[in-house]
Amino acid sequence: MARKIGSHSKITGPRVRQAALTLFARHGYAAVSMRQIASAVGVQAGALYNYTADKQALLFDLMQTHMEDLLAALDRCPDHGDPQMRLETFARFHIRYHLDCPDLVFIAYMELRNLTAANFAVIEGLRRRYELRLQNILEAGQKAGVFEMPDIKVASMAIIAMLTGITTWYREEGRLSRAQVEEIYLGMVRKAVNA
Amino acid sequence: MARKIGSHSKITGPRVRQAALTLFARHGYAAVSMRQIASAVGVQAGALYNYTADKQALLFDLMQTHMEDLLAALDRCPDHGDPQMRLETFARFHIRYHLDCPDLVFIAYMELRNLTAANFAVIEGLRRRYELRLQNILEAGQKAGVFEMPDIKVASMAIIAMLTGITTWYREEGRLSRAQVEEIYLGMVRKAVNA
DNA sequence: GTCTATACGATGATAGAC
DNA sequence: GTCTATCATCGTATAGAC
Repeated sequence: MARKIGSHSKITGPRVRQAALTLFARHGYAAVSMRQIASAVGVQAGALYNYTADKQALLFDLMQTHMEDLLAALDRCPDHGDPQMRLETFARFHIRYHLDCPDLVFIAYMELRNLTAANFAVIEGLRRRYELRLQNILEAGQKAGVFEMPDIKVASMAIIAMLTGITTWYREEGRLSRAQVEEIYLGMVRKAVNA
Repeated sequence: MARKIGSHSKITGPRVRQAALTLFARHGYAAVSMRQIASAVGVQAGALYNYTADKQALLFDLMQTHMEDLLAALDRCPDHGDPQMRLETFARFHIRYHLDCPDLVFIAYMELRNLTAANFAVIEGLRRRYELRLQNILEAGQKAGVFEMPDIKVASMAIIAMLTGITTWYREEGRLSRAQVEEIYLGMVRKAVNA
């Protein structure tokens, strides 16, 4: 079990982020100590500072990377032009992406208040951009006469809250499969905008 | 400014809980110290332990009282028998109650992981009872043929998530009044179950 | 790059004076 | 019922050996 000498930064760096992710999601940012993270990685607390400026940067990196990945993945989805198809694509994407990385989603939502003001502004901006993607779809559908809703912004927030809520109760071993859940929620999304 | 001699427990007790509520909601349970709470109340940290066994009990009391008040208030709503009316009553109640005490709602949702296992079980039980109230309404409506949905439990979770989500964006000084928001969401709830 | 050692303040909680 | 004083522990972060 002799420890290799030399550079481990390519390996240890990601492991630090992974350990922080898991621990932050489980216990919350403020409740997790650098010593705990170090212990999960198998190094001493001091060694962590080779990979992050401080604890705050660790949290911010996780959240920023997550939000940017989310936006990039959404933009990689095919755009069929038809608002109804675009809404379906958005809903399916949102559900799948959120079920795929529940820890990141959880942190991105729960730990906003533990960000510094400057970091918070960055994450909030990314979140706005994501919400705007859905609002654009709803607007296009309303103009085309295929959606009908009293308020686009409210509808977008309601849809996102509804879909994201899946992560609070869905269990992989549960009664329903992902595909089933996806269909049920897609139906509710369609009905919400009278599609 | 002479401090009154004698019992202040009737006054200080609630002030301790109020300070804890505000601070926990703003910064999170783990990030708030007993000294901060004491400072907000205007006493020394040691004095807090006349009103709570420890920090955990402070959190648990807030959450338990909130959930029990929520259930009791819901049960005080009139029951018109008709499932459509019952659903409307539930939705309006949920929106109003949650907008009335956003701090308690926020804590009850965000601080679940900071509860001990035993305390968590109690709160989780109360939450289940609340969700069951909505499920009962949906079931009655489905049996009466006035609601139609693929899955009652999923529909209940989706509706609750959607409604609770209002607290994340609603601002008293914002573009929409409470009444407007209530009507918009009520419409979406009805459509979600084909009422 | 990781270790040990350490700085130094903050933490939850208690004891005893008043 | 509140204070002051205190305990033991833990917090983040750094310095220097290897």
